[in-house]
Amino acid sequence: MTIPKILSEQLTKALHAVLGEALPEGFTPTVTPSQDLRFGDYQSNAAMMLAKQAKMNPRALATEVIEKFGESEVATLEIAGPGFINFRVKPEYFASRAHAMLGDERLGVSLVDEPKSIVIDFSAPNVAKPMHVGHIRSTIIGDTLGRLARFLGHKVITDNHIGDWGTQFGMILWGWKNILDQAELEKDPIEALLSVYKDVNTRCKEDENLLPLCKEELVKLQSGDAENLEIWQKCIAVTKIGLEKIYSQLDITFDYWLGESAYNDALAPLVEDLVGKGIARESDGAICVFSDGFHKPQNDPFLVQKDGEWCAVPAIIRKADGGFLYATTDLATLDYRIENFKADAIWYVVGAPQEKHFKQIFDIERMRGVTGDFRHVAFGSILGKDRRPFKTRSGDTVSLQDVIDEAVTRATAVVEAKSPDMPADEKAAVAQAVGIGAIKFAELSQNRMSDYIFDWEKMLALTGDTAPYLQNSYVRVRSIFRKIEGGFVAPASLTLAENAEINLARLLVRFAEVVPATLDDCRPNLLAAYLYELAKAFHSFYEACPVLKSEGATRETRLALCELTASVLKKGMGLFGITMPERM
RNA sequence: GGCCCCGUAGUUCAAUGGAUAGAACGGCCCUCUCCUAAAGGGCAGAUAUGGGUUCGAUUCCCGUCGGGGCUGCCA
Repeated sequence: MTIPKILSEQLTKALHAVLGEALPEGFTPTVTPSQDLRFGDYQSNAAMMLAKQAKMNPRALATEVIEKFGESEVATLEIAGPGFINFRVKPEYFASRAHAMLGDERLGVSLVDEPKSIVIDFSAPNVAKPMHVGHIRSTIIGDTLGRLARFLGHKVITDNHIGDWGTQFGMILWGWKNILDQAELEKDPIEALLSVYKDVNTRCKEDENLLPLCKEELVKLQSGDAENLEIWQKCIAVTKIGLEKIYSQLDITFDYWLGESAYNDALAPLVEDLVGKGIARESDGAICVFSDGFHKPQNDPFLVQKDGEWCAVPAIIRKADGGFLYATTDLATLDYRIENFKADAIWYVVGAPQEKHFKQIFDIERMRGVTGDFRHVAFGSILGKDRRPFKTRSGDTVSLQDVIDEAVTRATAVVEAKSPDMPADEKAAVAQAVGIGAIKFAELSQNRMSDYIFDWEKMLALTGDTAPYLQNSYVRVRSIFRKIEGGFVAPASLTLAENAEINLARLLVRFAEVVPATLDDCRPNLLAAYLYELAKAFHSFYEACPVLKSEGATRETRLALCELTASVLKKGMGLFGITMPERM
């Protein structure tokens, strides 16, 4: 049990002793880490919340509560300000909690009480288009959520729902047959496909006769034309090879790659079913789902106000020409995941602009009586310095591969400068860990809902609040352990004396609180901020408290703190998919 | 027009309704005969605006100004 939980339970008893029946049923006082150490380690505002209805002065109530709370092995209590109850955790208690983490692979983090089957839908690039910088967020956040959920004991299914059946294939098929350079295709398939796609795209804008020809190719594909199917499969194959290369550099894997095409046969029956149940109906030739009036108009994803009137904005599930859409595929995918993966939860790591789409999808599931923990884990946009969607000077999007290459190149230069004597293969591995780590950590330390401005210098920075800063604390620990004989041996107990030691122990113990909180809100930046704080505390400790030169119990304690810091940093960064090198 | 998100230091970002709003980069000072200076210590610097709710508001509510997104047959 985490420290805030223990304190909250003890506090509840004290509150009950003071207030008796006046304590509201089910009231659980919140105990949160104090922002400022002058106010202790944890604090509660329960007295201030309860004072009014108990008709008591908050400070008087807090005083009585503290009296009833009595002696605790965990912390000493004091009243402060308008009625805060501050908890100052006893160093011996931090020491015993930290000591308990020493042999514990989970480092104090409990498994969840009720494990769920969670499908995480993320990354999802389109076929025949290389991933660009915009895919960073979904890919990295989604991967992290999967790792977090698994660590906490959930069954996780990661699914890359690639765009392998979209209308872009009309253009690609026409381009393949008419303008594709075969030599180019063999040299760099993805580049070749992309340039074909871009070429046809511009031609379509110039020549209005072209688009119908592309659509014809698409219809042929969708009705099972052998030649087009073969081209389509080749496109998917080469795209996958290119994608796998990036995923492997990022150390990201998927349990499934069920693209849009996998649900092709389910679409027509799904639409029929929805029509049969009266949820969908024909409108202007299309099949649509309209509002069923369940929500207030302001909250209804199927309504929008125009000129003072609430107008219908249906989800179209079949076009007038008989074609199916995004919403149709998503509904079919959801069905499949519930049926085949027994999913209790489906989390979509997709940009914020699609919020309405998911509200509609989830609402249609409600109409069908399908329930589950369906979440749109939304994130903000990546913008350029002009606050417009991020593009290069020539107007192209920046490819993810270029960002990765640049990151590794920069890291290589620093490794070369800092550790010229390191073997070449280790240099390469360190540069990879540092460069990729920098990208991931830059992404994950951001609040996911905020738009952010893409900046090479910031994303690839190697000093400050960055992955290499954390990697460096780990490296410093490892260097210490290389210098002692026989490696680390856990002592019988820890004795915390210096402020730097106590502070480090305080943070180490908090790992158990931070990891579950990070998954609860799907907010990796909480864990990132914690890990940075921990690394910072370690660097301060490292400067203030010599380890190898100390002796006896002091040395044992300091070595244990080093060991725990390394373990927590490695585990925590591992949850981000970031590698910790032994040297750098 | 309506709905959603956003506006915090020179810049880029933090902050479950809590106390003196945290960092990083940049700027200015220190610290390597000491376990990796990819580090540590210090200085200067910010909640767009007007109301409201509250013991307490960057956070919640209403208005104004400014930016972005969405708003029936793309994904």
